[in-house]
Amino acid sequence: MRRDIFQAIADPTRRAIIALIAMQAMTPNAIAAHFDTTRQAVSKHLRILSECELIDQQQNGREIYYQLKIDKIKEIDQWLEPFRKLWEDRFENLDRYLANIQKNKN
Amino acid sequence: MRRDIFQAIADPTRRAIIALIAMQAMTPNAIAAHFDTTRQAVSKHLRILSECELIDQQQNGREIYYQLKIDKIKEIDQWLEPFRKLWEDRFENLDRYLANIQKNKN
DNA sequence: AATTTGCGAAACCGAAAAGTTGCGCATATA
DNA sequence: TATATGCGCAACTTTTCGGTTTCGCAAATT
Repeated sequence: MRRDIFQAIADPTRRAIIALIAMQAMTPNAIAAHFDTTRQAVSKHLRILSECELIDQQQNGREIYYQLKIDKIKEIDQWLEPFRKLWEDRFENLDRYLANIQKNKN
Repeated sequence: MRRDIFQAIADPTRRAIIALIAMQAMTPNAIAAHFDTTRQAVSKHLRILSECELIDQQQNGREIYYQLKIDKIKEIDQWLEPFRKLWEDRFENLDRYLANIQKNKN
Protein backbone atom coordinates (compact mmCIF):
# COMPACT_ATOMS: atom_id res chain seq x y z
CA MET A 1 0.00 0.00 0.00
CA ARG A 2 1.41 3.33 -1.07
CA ARG A 3 -0.66 5.51 1.18
CA ASP A 4 0.89 8.91 1.24
CA ILE A 5 -0.74 12.20 2.04
CA PHE A 6 -1.14 13.17 -1.61
CA GLN A 7 -3.06 10.05 -2.30
CA ALA A 8 -5.12 10.71 0.80
CA ILE A 9 -6.33 14.09 -0.42
CA ALA A 10 -6.88 12.87 -3.97
CA ASP A 11 -10.39 11.73 -3.14
CA PRO A 12 -13.00 14.51 -2.92
CA THR A 13 -14.94 12.77 -0.16
CA ARG A 14 -11.80 12.54 1.93
CA ARG A 15 -11.08 16.21 1.38
CA ALA A 16 -14.61 16.97 2.54
CA ILE A 17 -14.11 14.81 5.62
CA ILE A 18 -10.88 16.62 6.38
CA ALA A 19 -12.63 19.97 6.14
CA LEU A 20 -15.47 18.67 8.28
CA ILE A 21 -13.41 17.47 11.20
CA ALA A 22 -10.89 20.28 11.04
CA MET A 23 -12.76 22.33 13.60
CA GLN A 24 -14.17 19.62 15.82
CA ALA A 25 -13.81 15.90 16.30
CA MET A 26 -16.67 13.80 14.94
CA THR A 27 -17.87 10.21 14.98
CA PRO A 28 -18.14 8.13 11.80
CA ASN A 29 -21.92 8.23 11.91
CA ALA A 30 -21.96 12.00 12.29
CA ILE A 31 -19.58 12.33 9.40
CA ALA A 32 -21.53 9.94 7.21
CA ALA A 33 -24.67 11.98 7.84
CA HIS A 34 -23.06 14.78 5.84
CA PHE A 35 -22.58 12.65 2.76
CA ASP A 36 -24.60 10.49 0.49
CA THR A 37 -22.82 7.33 1.52
CA THR A 38 -22.79 4.67 4.18
CA ARG A 39 -20.95 4.74 7.47
CA GLN A 40 -18.80 1.85 6.30
CA ALA A 41 -17.58 3.81 3.32
CA VAL A 42 -16.72 6.70 5.60
CA SER A 43 -15.01 4.26 7.93
CA LYS A 44 -12.83 3.14 5.08
CA HIS A 45 -11.85 6.70 4.29
CA LEU A 46 -11.08 7.30 7.96
CA ARG A 47 -8.87 4.26 7.95
CA ILE A 48 -6.89 5.61 5.02
CA LEU A 49 -6.61 9.01 6.65
CA SER A 50 -5.44 7.28 9.80
CA GLU A 51 -2.79 5.32 7.96
CA CYS A 52 -1.49 8.59 6.55
CA GLU A 53 -1.54 10.01 10.07
CA LEU A 54 -3.79 12.78 8.94
CA ILE A 55 -6.27 12.13 11.71
CA ASP A 56 -6.40 11.20 15.36
CA GLN A 57 -8.99 9.16 17.18
CA GLN A 58 -10.31 9.24 20.68
CA GLN A 59 -12.65 6.65 22.08
CA ASN A 60 -15.50 7.70 24.28
CA GLY A 61 -17.59 4.73 25.36
CA ARG A 62 -18.65 3.05 22.15
CA GLU A 63 -18.21 6.20 20.15
CA ILE A 64 -14.96 7.12 18.44
CA TYR A 65 -14.20 10.72 17.71
CA TYR A 66 -11.95 11.49 14.79
CA GLN A 67 -10.02 14.69 14.58
CA LEU A 68 -7.71 16.31 12.07
CA LYS A 69 -4.01 16.39 12.81
CA ILE A 70 -3.41 19.79 11.34
CA ASP A 71 0.36 19.49 11.45
CA LYS A 72 0.26 16.78 8.83
CA ILE A 73 -1.39 19.14 6.39
CA LYS A 74 1.74 21.21 6.57
CA GLU A 75 3.51 18.56 4.55
CA ILE A 76 1.55 19.66 1.52
CA ASP A 77 2.54 23.21 2.23
CA GLN A 78 6.15 22.10 2.36
CA TRP A 79 5.86 20.36 -0.97
CA LEU A 80 4.40 23.55 -2.37
CA GLU A 81 7.23 25.68 -1.04
CA PRO A 82 9.63 25.58 -4.03
CA PHE A 83 6.75 26.23 -6.42
CA ARG A 84 5.58 29.15 -4.36
CA LYS A 85 8.97 30.68 -4.93
CA LEU A 86 8.42 30.33 -8.65
CA TRP A 87 5.15 32.19 -8.74
CA GLU A 88 6.33 34.83 -6.32
CA ASP A 89 9.30 35.48 -8.56
CA ARG A 90 6.98 35.82 -11.49
CA PHE A 91 4.86 38.22 -9.52
CA GLU A 92 7.90 40.30 -8.69
CA ASN A 93 8.89 40.36 -12.32
CA LEU A 94 5.44 41.56 -13.24
CA ASP A 95 5.72 44.13 -10.52
CA ARG A 96 8.99 45.44 -11.86
CA TYR A 97 7.53 45.43 -15.32
CA LEU A 98 4.57 47.51 -14.25
CA ALA A 99 6.81 49.88 -12.35
CA ASN A 100 8.82 50.30 -15.49
CA ILE A 101 5.81 51.13 -17.57
CA GLN A 102 4.77 53.63 -14.95
CA LYS A 103 8.18 55.27 -15.02
CA ASN A 104 8.35 55.57 -18.77
CA LYS A 105 4.86 56.76 -19.53
CA ASN A 106 4.06 60.31 -20.70
CA MET B 1 -13.07 11.11 -15.97
CA ARG B 2 -12.66 12.93 -12.71
CA ARG B 3 -9.34 14.54 -13.48
CA ASP B 4 -8.79 17.27 -10.98
CA ILE B 5 -5.53 18.69 -9.79
CA PHE B 6 -5.53 16.70 -6.58
CA GLN B 7 -5.77 13.48 -8.47
CA ALA B 8 -3.06 14.72 -10.80
CA ILE B 9 -0.54 15.18 -8.01
CA ALA B 10 -1.53 11.96 -6.28
CA ASP B 11 0.85 9.96 -8.41
CA PRO B 12 4.50 10.18 -7.35
CA THR B 13 5.79 9.95 -10.91
CA ARG B 14 3.60 12.87 -11.90
CA ARG B 15 4.87 14.92 -8.98
CA ALA B 16 8.40 14.15 -10.10
CA ILE B 17 7.55 15.21 -13.64
CA ILE B 18 6.07 18.43 -12.33
CA ALA B 19 9.22 19.17 -10.36
CA LEU B 20 11.33 18.30 -13.37
CA ILE B 21 9.68 20.62 -15.85
CA ALA B 22 9.08 23.43 -13.38
CA MET B 23 12.28 25.17 -14.33
CA GLN B 24 12.54 24.33 -18.01
CA ALA B 25 10.38 22.80 -20.68
CA MET B 26 11.26 19.24 -21.65
CA THR B 27 10.35 16.65 -24.26
CA PRO B 28 8.71 13.33 -23.34
CA ASN B 29 11.88 11.40 -24.16
CA ALA B 30 14.01 13.67 -22.02
CA ILE B 31 11.56 13.30 -19.16
CA ALA B 32 11.35 9.54 -19.52
CA ALA B 33 15.16 9.34 -19.33
CA HIS B 34 14.86 10.45 -15.72
CA PHE B 35 12.60 7.59 -14.73
CA ASP B 36 12.50 3.86 -14.87
CA THR B 37 9.59 3.78 -17.27
CA THR B 38 8.80 4.01 -20.95
CA ARG B 39 8.16 7.13 -22.96
CA GLN B 40 4.59 6.01 -23.51
CA ALA B 41 3.94 5.86 -19.80
CA VAL B 42 5.33 9.35 -19.42
CA SER B 43 3.21 10.43 -22.35
CA LYS B 44 0.15 9.20 -20.53
CA HIS B 45 1.08 11.16 -17.44
CA LEU B 46 1.65 14.24 -19.57
CA ARG B 47 -1.76 13.77 -21.08
CA ILE B 48 -3.35 13.70 -17.64
CA LEU B 49 -1.39 16.76 -16.55
CA SER B 50 -2.53 18.47 -19.73
CA GLU B 51 -6.16 17.64 -19.09
CA CYS B 52 -5.81 19.21 -15.67
CA GLU B 53 -4.22 22.23 -17.32
CA LEU B 54 -1.17 21.80 -15.18
CA ILE B 55 1.15 21.88 -18.18
CA ASP B 56 1.61 23.65 -21.47
CA GLN B 57 3.07 22.29 -24.67
CA GLN B 58 4.99 23.86 -27.46
CA GLN B 59 5.86 22.06 -30.64
CA ASN B 60 9.27 22.52 -32.20
CA GLY B 61 9.64 20.44 -35.33
CA ARG B 62 8.92 16.90 -34.32
CA GLU B 63 9.72 17.59 -30.70
CA ILE B 64 7.15 18.73 -28.19
CA TYR B 65 8.27 20.66 -25.15
CA TYR B 66 6.14 20.42 -22.03
CA GLN B 67 6.22 23.08 -19.40
CA LEU B 68 4.62 23.61 -16.03
CA LYS B 69 1.80 26.12 -15.73
CA ILE B 70 2.78 27.38 -12.33
CA ASP B 71 -0.46 29.28 -11.81
CA LYS B 72 -2.41 26.07 -11.64
CA ILE B 73 -0.35 24.94 -8.67
CA LYS B 74 -1.77 27.87 -6.80
CA GLU B 75 -5.07 26.05 -6.61
CA ILE B 76 -3.56 23.69 -4.09
CA ASP B 77 -2.32 26.64 -2.14
CA GLN B 78 -5.82 28.04 -2.15
CA TRP B 79 -7.25 24.81 -0.84
CA LEU B 80 -4.66 24.92 1.90
CA GLU B 81 -5.53 28.46 2.89
CA PRO B 82 -8.19 27.78 5.56
CA PHE B 83 -6.03 25.09 7.12
CA ARG B 84 -3.06 27.39 7.19
CA LYS B 85 -5.17 29.67 9.33
CA LEU B 86 -5.72 26.82 11.74
CA TRP B 87 -2.09 26.06 12.30
CA GLU B 88 -1.16 29.70 12.49
CA ASP B 89 -3.81 30.19 15.15
CA ARG B 90 -2.41 27.27 17.03
CA PHE B 91 1.00 28.76 16.79
CA GLU B 92 -0.29 32.04 18.17
CA ASN B 93 -1.99 30.24 21.02
CA LEU B 94 1.23 28.48 21.83
CA ASP B 95 2.92 31.83 21.66
CA ARG B 96 0.49 33.38 24.10
CA TYR B 97 0.78 30.35 26.30
CA LEU B 98 4.53 30.63 26.44
CA ALA B 99 4.30 34.36 27.09
CA ASN B 100 1.99 33.59 29.97
CA ILE B 101 4.37 31.11 31.49
CA GLN B 102 7.09 33.66 31.17
CA LYS B 103 5.00 36.28 32.92
CA ASN B 104 3.99 34.05 35.83
CA LYS B 105 7.25 32.36 36.55
CA ASN B 106 9.31 32.99 39.70
C1' DA C 1 -31.18 -10.57 30.26
C1' DA C 2 -32.62 -9.10 25.66
C1' DT C 3 -32.27 -5.59 22.30
C1' DT C 4 -30.41 -1.68 20.12
C1' DT C 5 -26.64 1.11 18.67
C1' DG C 6 -21.83 2.37 17.17
C1' DC C 7 -18.14 0.62 15.41
C1' DG C 8 -14.16 -1.98 12.60
C1' DA C 9 -12.95 -5.76 9.54
C1' DA C 10 -13.39 -8.86 5.78
C1' DA C 11 -15.29 -10.43 1.44
C1' DC C 12 -16.89 -9.11 -2.71
C1' DC C 13 -17.87 -6.16 -7.04
C1' DG C 14 -17.61 -2.81 -10.73
C1' DA C 15 -15.03 1.03 -12.34
C1' DA C 16 -10.97 3.40 -12.98
C1' DA C 17 -5.99 3.83 -13.15
C1' DA C 18 -1.20 2.71 -14.48
C1' DG C 19 1.68 0.42 -17.39
C1' DT C 20 2.94 -2.32 -21.78
C1' DT C 21 2.80 -3.26 -26.63
C1' DG C 22 1.89 -2.16 -31.18
C1' DC C 23 0.62 1.04 -34.51
C1' DG C 24 0.64 5.14 -37.67
C1' DC C 25 2.07 9.79 -38.69
C1' DA C 26 5.17 13.53 -39.24
C1' DT C 27 9.74 15.31 -39.21
C1' DA C 28 14.42 14.77 -39.55
C1' DT C 29 18.64 12.43 -41.58
C1' DA C 30 21.27 9.35 -44.74
C1' DT D 1 13.98 8.19 -51.73
C1' DA D 2 14.86 5.09 -47.85
C1' DT D 3 15.58 4.99 -42.97
C1' DA D 4 15.61 6.61 -38.33
C1' DT D 5 13.58 9.34 -34.75
C1' DG D 6 9.98 11.65 -31.81
C1' DC D 7 5.66 11.53 -30.90
C1' DG D 8 0.39 10.52 -29.80
C1' DC D 9 -3.14 7.18 -29.80
C1' DA D 10 -5.62 2.88 -29.12
C1' DA D 11 -5.98 -1.81 -27.41
C1' DC D 12 -5.02 -4.79 -23.78
C1' DT D 13 -3.66 -6.44 -18.94
C1' DT D 14 -2.99 -6.01 -14.15
C1' DT D 15 -3.57 -3.52 -10.12
C1' DT D 16 -5.84 -0.36 -7.24
C1' DC D 17 -9.82 2.13 -5.60
C1' DG D 18 -14.33 3.27 -3.79
C1' DG D 19 -18.43 1.34 -2.41
C1' DT D 20 -21.78 -2.25 -0.57
C1' DT D 21 -22.97 -6.19 2.15
C1' DT D 22 -22.29 -9.04 5.88
C1' DC D 23 -20.42 -10.17 10.09
C1' DG D 24 -18.90 -9.93 15.02
C1' DC D 25 -17.89 -7.32 19.07
C1' DA D 26 -18.51 -4.03 22.72
C1' DA D 27 -21.14 -0.55 24.90
C1' DA D 28 -25.54 1.41 25.84
C1' DT D 29 -30.56 1.00 26.60
C1' DT D 30 -34.89 -1.45 27.70
